[in-house]
Amino acid sequence: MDHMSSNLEDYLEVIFSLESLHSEARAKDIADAMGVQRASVTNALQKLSQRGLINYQPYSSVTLTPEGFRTATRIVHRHKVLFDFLHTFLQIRPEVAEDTACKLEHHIDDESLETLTKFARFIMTCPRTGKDWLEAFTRTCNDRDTCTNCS
Amino acid sequence: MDHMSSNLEDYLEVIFSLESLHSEARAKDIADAMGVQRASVTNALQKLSQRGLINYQPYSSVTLTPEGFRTATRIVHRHKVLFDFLHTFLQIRPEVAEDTACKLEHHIDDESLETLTKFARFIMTCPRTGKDWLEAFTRTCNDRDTCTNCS
DNA sequence: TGAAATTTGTAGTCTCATCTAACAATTTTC
DNA sequence: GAAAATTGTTAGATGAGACTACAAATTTCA
Repeated sequence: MDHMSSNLEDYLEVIFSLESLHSEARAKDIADAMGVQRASVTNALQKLSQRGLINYQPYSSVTLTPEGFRTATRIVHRHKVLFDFLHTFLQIRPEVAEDTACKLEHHIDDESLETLTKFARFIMTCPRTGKDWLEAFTRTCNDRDTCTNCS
Repeated sequence: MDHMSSNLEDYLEVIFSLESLHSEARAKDIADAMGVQRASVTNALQKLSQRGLINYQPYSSVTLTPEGFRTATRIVHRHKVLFDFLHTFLQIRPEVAEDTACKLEHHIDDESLETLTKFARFIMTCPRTGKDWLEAFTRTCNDRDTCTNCS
């Protein structure tokens, strides 16, 4: 009963985001953001409420509990790390990176996520990798598949 | 009706693997490999058969159709790229990397996967990144969080 | 050969997440 | 402040995917 489905994680993330933007999350907006019917939202809100992650009174807007806030923050963090890696490092178009981060965030383990962060920091920080390594990588991607940066 | 669920992808992958090992996949072995009941396997086999991905006669063992083989190969490739990145680059323990690759493989987009391959090749090939960058990265991960490799 | 053991398939049920349709409550508008 | 529009809820259906329990087919081997 303690495991969060990918689906509920998505709902929580959307609520977090709406609450940040408008300081409240209305069911209609959640439905729009998720691209589902309002009835599905009601269903999800009941489940999140049962788990003590949101404050939910029918006919009033939703807010996160402290516990819900912690959980949401964790998910958003995973999303951000993945998005940054895909977009900034791999230079995937932002819409695609956004979309993929949104899916991967539910499945990557903590150890890999943590290491991904360290990896990014290492590559960006250590002079040994060359300070314009990113540019070099881009050239490699675009021009040909073999490295010609060091000629 | 043309979209493959993560679940069916997993079944196909297991069949591919069993067929490679024993030149046939029996329902029992699929169930064991997937950690599910046989009834679930029967169900999945019927669906895969409907899609023309496997040759399936009740009470005889399963083989991949050419189409099924192509699909399975694609999934296995995704798995391998992700596993290699997690294990060889990020140095995640093999069991964890295996497990995570198995989940991510269903959700990463083609562009990101392709770029991940190029990225790995680039980093490993280009001297500019330093030929023992991996060792340096390991040190950074283990010792401290800031780069001290270039002192 | 034929009974026991093993393997496979079927039926029925459960949970999750979605949908539509009908209804109820709340806001907006005039 | 009542009619209209918006928003939220309930009820019932569907489709995956899993389970248990039972039935059928196939193998094994005495």
